[in-house]
Amino acid sequence: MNGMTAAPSPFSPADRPQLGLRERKKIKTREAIRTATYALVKEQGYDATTIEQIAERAEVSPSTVFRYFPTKEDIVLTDEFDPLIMEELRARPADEPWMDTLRYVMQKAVSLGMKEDEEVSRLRTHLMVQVPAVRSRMMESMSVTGTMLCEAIAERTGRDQDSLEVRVYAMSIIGALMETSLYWAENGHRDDFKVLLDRTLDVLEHGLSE
Amino acid sequence: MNGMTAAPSPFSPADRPQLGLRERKKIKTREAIRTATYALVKEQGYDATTIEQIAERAEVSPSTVFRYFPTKEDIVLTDEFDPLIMEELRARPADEPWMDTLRYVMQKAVSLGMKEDEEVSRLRTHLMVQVPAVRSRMMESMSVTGTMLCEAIAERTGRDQDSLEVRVYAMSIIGALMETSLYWAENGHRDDFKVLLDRTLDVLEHGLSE
DNA sequence: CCATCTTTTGACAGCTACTCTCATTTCATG
DNA sequence: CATGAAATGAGAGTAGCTGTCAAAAGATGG
Repeated sequence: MNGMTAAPSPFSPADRPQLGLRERKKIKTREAIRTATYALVKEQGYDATTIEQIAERAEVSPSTVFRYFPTKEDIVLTDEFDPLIMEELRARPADEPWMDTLRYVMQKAVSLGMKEDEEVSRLRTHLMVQVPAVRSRMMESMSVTGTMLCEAIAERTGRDQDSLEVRVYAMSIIGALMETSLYWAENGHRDDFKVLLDRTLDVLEHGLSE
Repeated sequence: MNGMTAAPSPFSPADRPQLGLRERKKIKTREAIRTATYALVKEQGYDATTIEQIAERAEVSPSTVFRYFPTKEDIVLTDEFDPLIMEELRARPADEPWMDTLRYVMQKAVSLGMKEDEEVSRLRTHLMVQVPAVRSRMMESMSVTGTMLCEAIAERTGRDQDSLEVRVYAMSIIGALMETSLYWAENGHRDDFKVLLDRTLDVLEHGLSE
């Protein structure tokens, strides 16, 4: 009816024939819901898009939409980079200066996120700026990333991952990255995100004292 | 019926007889709604407390509740410290080291917030930990504080307040403060918040380098 | 003190995100 | 193909939130 199910993706179900039909269908449904949502949001805006519409276009029932995503914001936002980032962090040599590690891993995470679908990245950050609910949800998920960062930092520095110091340090990084995304989106995605990221890490490293 | 309207507050309407009856009633209603909410939340928890219950106890209609607070979370969270903080920031001598200024102002803001009502501070931070919606809303309001911080930093350093560097720096501070509150609440408010604040500012100043 | 104008309020209807339950369908397995 | 498990859809229900409109309460001028 709408060709949505043929939407290409780096992880299309066809790539994993080892999975049962059930699993493959689930992945397909998930993708259909997300694709439908992106399309509708681009057409009408986030608030004007209802779950019912999404369900209709994705050719599932509204119940199913909620079975796949806990909230409407999650449909737009959910990604699964955290484990990947964690893996990269661990893969870096232990004697590498921490800031270099951070720089490297963040750059890599960004290029990964962009590759998946540049346009989606833009839509996401755009929504972050425009829709308070989405921004909030984004911050939520960032704080999850934060606890993960704590873990990595603790491993590297031998500190307690639950110590105030580690947690504060991690969250200041998260806050900084968050703001960088907002800045990028607010300025119409004109800048090269990687350059912004570099500047951000400079501030984190040396403070504002240029 | 419940003595709510007699709730003491540093800014009770009786203190400002210069205001018309209309204005005084508005302030009273606002306080009644908030007090009713705090009480109900303490009794039943946040989620179990409905707007209808709040309205009933505050002796207003549900419509009125929404006229005073845009969302349920706002009833619990809204405070008006930002302008005060801003004022304090400006009042510090321009040649004082920035970190000293920050330290002083934050300490002052905290003691101000505590004085108003220590128990409310605890309930608030407790809800921040327990209720995702409240935490999100809190982060939202923190980002407002963030743009205010940008202004102050820009004034002090002569930089552009919309520059990436200033915004990133401000948000890293906000993130850090946020996490400090969470830490405090998660650990059952056992620590002295001022001490935590000092440790946080140390991390911001010197990084994690012990 | 009364009449008039304005602000505030309450009642009500309506929308939508989200939850829960249960019967039906769809896939997996021996 | 039969049996069991998982996924789905339908429907009812809750609650946050919006908007409208008429009634009530405070402000104002004569």
